[in-house]
Amino acid sequence: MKENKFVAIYQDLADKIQSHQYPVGSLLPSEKELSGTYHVSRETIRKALNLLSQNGYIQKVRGKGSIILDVSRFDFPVSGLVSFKEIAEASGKKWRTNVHELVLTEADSHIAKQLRIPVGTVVWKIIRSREVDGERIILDKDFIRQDLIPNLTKEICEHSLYQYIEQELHLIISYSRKEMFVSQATDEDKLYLSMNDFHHVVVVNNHVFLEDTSLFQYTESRHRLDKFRFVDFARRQSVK
Amino acid sequence: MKENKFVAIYQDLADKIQSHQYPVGSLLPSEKELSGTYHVSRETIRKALNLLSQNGYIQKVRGKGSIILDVSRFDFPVSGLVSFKEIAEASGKKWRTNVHELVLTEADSHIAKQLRIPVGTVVWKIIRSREVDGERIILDKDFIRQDLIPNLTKEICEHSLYQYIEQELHLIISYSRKEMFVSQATDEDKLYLSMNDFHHVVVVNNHVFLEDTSLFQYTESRHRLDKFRFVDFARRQSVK
DNA sequence: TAGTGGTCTAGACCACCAG
DNA sequence: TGGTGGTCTAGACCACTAA
Repeated sequence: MKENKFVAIYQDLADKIQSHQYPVGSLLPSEKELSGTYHVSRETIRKALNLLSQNGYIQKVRGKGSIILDVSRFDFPVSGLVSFKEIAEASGKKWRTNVHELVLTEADSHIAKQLRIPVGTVVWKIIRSREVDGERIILDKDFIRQDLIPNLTKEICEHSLYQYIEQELHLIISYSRKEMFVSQATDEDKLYLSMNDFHHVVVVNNHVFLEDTSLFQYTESRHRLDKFRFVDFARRQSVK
Repeated sequence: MKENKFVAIYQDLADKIQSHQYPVGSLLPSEKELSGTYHVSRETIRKALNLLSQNGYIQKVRGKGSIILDVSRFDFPVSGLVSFKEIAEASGKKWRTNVHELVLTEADSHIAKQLRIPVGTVVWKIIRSREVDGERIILDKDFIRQDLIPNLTKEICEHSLYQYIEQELHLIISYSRKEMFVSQATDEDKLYLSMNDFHHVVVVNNHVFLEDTSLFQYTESRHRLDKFRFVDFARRQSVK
């Protein structure tokens, strides 16, 4: 019972929408009515509804009500800040991570710039390939600040880095910035990936920040062209 | 003075952060202090701060305060629901839209499914190429419900479709869902794009919804590999 | 006109962080 | 311990929608 009221209400309503207790296209009960049902103030209901709206469950229309959206259309929210493990398990496919390299190394000028640390600082360098249904389709090169994450093992990198950081170290991963583009495949790509006949890879560069805004991880993720897929759900900013 | 208080405060604070009146890494005044300065309640300040947080200006830390982030790092927010015109003008490059086709046509099964309308319904079909610095790098195939957008001209498609829809028709574009992947280049791509030696394109399929949740536009956007770039700023979901 | 969501208020209690 | 942000309340007024 430690959970926030508005989160609990959000989850309750989200479940009801997903199980079609509220049909697609119909209206949610009004905020006033919901505040009665859940015995909370209207502002608390509004927080729950904002979560539903942000996550694509409802569309709020002034003067009318909250329309139930077809959430089944938005199958896999690959977008956002989600670990490979979380995506892979949600997809239901067989997956596996191979750790090719896990070393402490001195940051060169490129890595130092990306992690915003002095050149020569000791950082973790991890090279992993991601296997889905028996094919190596992603090559991840991670650089992690050793002062923030002192100890790493092959097991942690194979299993789930984020789970270790959040559940063992109790650090809070807060936000990230991804940049995507297409690049020529390198010899390294051909070494670690099942490249077949492809000459390009999709590169996803990712900066990941902790709650105190420190930049702790920089990842260069190289995806085989034919297996790359990214989904983005966006609301139009009226502001600014 | 019609503007909401919290939006006005958001913009004021965002300006001050961008002009470094609040240095990167320092703390914003406390919510209590700000509510005094702006003569509003604390909840109103909190709405403004939430906007700042969502847009990457600050990071809120409980018990501590709101840390100013380095917003200049997030140069081009190409992510989200933004029209080509808005992106192109923000980049400062010379751009141009060529309208190759603008016709009313009956939806085939593919388009009918994408727009969730019956097969045979009359829809707008628009084929446009986007030129940046003299090269045709994007091919846009738009399908638009004619019952929602009755009149379209070549000029509107060349200039800005979204501006017409929002400012002339007073419809509110609300949210979209993008899906990205890489595909073989077609003959059509080679006809309309300056393809040079590339054999693949990045495809961005986009469903765009109005405020009343009607799906009014489906776009297949085909980007030349070497010119594709996408930036995504994401906060980690603690919820769910 | 009645009902809806959008904004705003003044106050309360809590968990967390730093000195 | 004092200050911070996170949650929650009960009420108010407004703009918008639909009948």
